[in-house]
Amino acid sequence: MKSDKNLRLRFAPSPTGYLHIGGARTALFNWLFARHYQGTFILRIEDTDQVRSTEEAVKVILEGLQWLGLDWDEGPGKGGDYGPYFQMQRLPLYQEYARKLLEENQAYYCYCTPEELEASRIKQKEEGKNPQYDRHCLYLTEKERKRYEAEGRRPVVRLLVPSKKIVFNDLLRGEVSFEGDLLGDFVILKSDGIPTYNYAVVIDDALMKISHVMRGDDHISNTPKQILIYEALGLPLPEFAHIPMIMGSDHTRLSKRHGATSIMEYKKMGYLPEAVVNYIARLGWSPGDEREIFSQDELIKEFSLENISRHAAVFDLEKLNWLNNEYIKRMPLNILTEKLIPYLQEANYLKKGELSASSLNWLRGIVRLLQGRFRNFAQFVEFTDYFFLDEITIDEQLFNHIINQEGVLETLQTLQSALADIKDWNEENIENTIRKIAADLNIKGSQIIHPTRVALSGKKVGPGLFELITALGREKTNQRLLRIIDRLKEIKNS
RNA sequence: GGCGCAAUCGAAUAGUGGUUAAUUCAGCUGGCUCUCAAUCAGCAAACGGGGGUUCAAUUCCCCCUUGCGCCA
Repeated sequence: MKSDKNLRLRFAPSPTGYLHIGGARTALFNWLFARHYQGTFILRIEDTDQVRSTEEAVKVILEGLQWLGLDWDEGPGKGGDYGPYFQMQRLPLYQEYARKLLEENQAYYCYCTPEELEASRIKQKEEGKNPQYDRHCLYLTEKERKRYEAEGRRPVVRLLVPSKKIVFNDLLRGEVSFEGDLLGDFVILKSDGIPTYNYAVVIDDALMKISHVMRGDDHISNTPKQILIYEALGLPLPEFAHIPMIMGSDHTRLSKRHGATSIMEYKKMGYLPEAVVNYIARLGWSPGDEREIFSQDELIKEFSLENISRHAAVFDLEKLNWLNNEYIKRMPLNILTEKLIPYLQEANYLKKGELSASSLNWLRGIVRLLQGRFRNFAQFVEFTDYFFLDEITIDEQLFNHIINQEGVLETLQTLQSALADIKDWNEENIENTIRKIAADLNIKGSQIIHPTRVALSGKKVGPGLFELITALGREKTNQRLLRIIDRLKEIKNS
């Protein structure tokens, strides 16, 4: 693995909501690239949207990154030599560089009101032109400026955009070019002294010595503006790499309509962070061969820009499910059990606090029966409720279809008394007992197994019945059988 | 509307100037089995369209289309 310790990558989210799948993937790619070359991974919070930014969102984003295992070398909670790492704490910096641009006449104050701007825009449209700022304020006299100030107008700062072609090299796409003429003199500093996105990002990336700007390809169109700012400031350009976005199944931008989009929702549903990382890494990137499963170390080792695809990818929950199941299957039983406990506690199936050795042992037995049969922890909780609940409910349809059938009452009665006679409650004895009943009654094993499974678990699918009964225990088995037998008797007599 | 980016099975990706265009997920069929899952064996499934360049294009170039994005 090559090493370049001067490489500095960053992830710069806006704390206006949770960490979503797309952001997480951008963070992951930056992180992988930094780690691959033993560079530095920086986290910067772009909180200049004062209306939408919240403390809570910052917290949630940090949590999301931590959960995924994406640690940062500089940033919130870490410090670093290039801070502060919150944009709102960097306001003087943006203002200082804006002053410099103003002095050099590379930028100018603009006093136009939104109404005036809109009027100009409409006029240009009518003339069949592409509307852009008309430079009304570029050549303001001192007198005019004073008059605007006296009116109480607070100016914005606009960059004086040169008329030229802007070309940059994208590491993934090659040469990309834009006409500077089309940009217009865009605003870099708003009237309240807050920088615009394109301006702040350049100041920060430059001052933080970011070597590679890797971000979603929705930023390609912002890049020429940023390049103009770098050039006006005389700052060196970073490398750019625009990675493809992640779309929903209908090829539109990922949103709530597509299901869970927040990383933390995946935690809540009981996906393993290593599976999520593996999945999103593989979304838009491939190792060049046919491997699908990668540990974080392998990802770091294998990751390279050349193998990132250029077209948008569609998020596919089914494949994540498969991967998560693969990770679950490979996980040692005791670790899997440990991880499941909080989910069972959350559902009130287990008491909070330490488990006794015997109940931990019992729980492990249950996990062993289900390992590989569920795709996320929420599903485990759902699939195993009958082990934890005192009373189960059986769906009406299931009851009628599987239990309320000819001969089942007699079968279950026989089973109930035979099981009650078992001395050693173990799988072998239980299986022998049930097989014998089937033989005695001259029915197929399935004819006794299916109704019994529903009677005991309320479900028609699950682990093998003999194992299920063993784990469920003598008492609950007996109670549930008696209850069903009563119910069937009532139906018979009515 | 202007500008930009993209285009291989339903999804994610391999791949090549001449190939039976591959793998994984999902789907389907069958084996195993008390169900489900797992697993095994099989099946189906793609180079968006049109022009070039070339002996030969899915691959290189151009246009169109479509999708997505940024700005308005």
